[in-house]
Amino acid sequence: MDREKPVTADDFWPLVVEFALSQRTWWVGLCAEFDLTAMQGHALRSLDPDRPVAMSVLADALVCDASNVTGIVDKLESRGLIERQGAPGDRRIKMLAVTDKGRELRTQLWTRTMEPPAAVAALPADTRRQLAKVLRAIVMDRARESNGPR
Amino acid sequence: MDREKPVTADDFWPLVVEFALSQRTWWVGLCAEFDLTAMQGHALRSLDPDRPVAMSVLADALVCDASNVTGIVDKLESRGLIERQGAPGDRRIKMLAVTDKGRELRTQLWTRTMEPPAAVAALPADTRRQLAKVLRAIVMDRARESNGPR
DNA sequence: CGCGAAAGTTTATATAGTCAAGCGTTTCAT
DNA sequence: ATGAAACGCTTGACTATATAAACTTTCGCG
Repeated sequence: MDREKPVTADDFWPLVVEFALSQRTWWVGLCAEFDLTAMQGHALRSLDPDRPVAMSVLADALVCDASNVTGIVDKLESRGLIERQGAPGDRRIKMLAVTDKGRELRTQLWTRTMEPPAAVAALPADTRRQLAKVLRAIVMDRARESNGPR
Repeated sequence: MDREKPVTADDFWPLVVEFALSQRTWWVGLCAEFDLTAMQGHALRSLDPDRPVAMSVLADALVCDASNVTGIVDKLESRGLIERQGAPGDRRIKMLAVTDKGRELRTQLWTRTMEPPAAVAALPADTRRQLAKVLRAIVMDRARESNGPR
C-alpha cells in the first residue's frame, strides 16, 4: 500500500495546492450538516455577533460582489440567523447583526470546524506551529495582493 | 506594519480554514486567466493527457455528480480542449481525452499554478521538505475518509 | 440647490450542484 | 437465450452563486 516515494522540498507547493482542493469538499460537507451552503457558512463565520458590520464589509470579507451578498444575506435572514439593522447617521447602510439563533448555530458550526482531522491532531505541536506560520504568511500575502494598490 | 503576534500551534487549524477562503479566490482568478471557471480548471487539471478516463472517473475526482460533469465536459469539448471517445468493449462509457490544444493550455495552467507565493519560496528547502511530508499525510488521510468504506 | 458618488437592490445571463427521470448497454441469473 | 436489474451517461427542474448593468435612496459637497 504505502509506496515509500521520498518527499522532496519541491513537493511542498503542489501538496499545498492539493490540500487546498481537498478543503473545498470538506467545508461544503461541514456546512451542509447545518443546511448551509459554503458561502452562507463563510458569511456566518465572518460575522461577529458582538459587532454588526455593513453589508459592504461582509462583501469585502467574502471577496465577492455586493449584489451577491444581497442573496446570501436574504437566505440567512429568512432563516432568522441574522438581521438587517439601520445604521445610525447613514440611512443607506444596513448593518448585519447575528441573532441569538444565529449565534448558537455559529457556535455549533465553529465547534465542528475546529475538530481537526485525525492526521492533524496527531501532528506534534511544533510542526503545527511551523505550518501555522507558513499558512499565515500565505494568507497575508494573498490578502495584500487582492487588496492591491490602494 | 508587521505586528509580531506570536503564532501558536493552535493557530494552525483556524488558519487552514482561513486559507481555504483565500484559496478559493486565488484559484478562480488563476483559471480566469485562461477563460476557465474553477471547475473547468479542476477538470482539466485532473485529466491525464496520456491516459483517457471515463466520465464517471472524472466525476469521482471532482467529487461531484455525474450529471454535473456532463456540462463541464461539454464546455471543455466545445472549446476543443478535450474529446469524448468511445471505449473499447463498452459502448456506455465515454472516455475523456485531452487534445493537443488542451494539453498546451493544461501545461500553461499548471505552470501558473506551480508558481509558489513569495512566502513559500522563501522557506528553506529543508523546511519545505518536512512540511511536504506532513501535508501528504493529511491529504492521503482525507482521501481515505471520503472514499470511505469500500 | 444640484451634481456626483456611495450602499444596496434588482435584473439578466452563465455556471454549478442536486435530484429525479430517461435511454441505451451490459450483466447475470435463470 | 432472455428478461430483470444494474450501469453510464444525459436531460430537465430547481436552487445557489458569480458578474455586469441599470436603478433607488441617501449622502457629501461646492
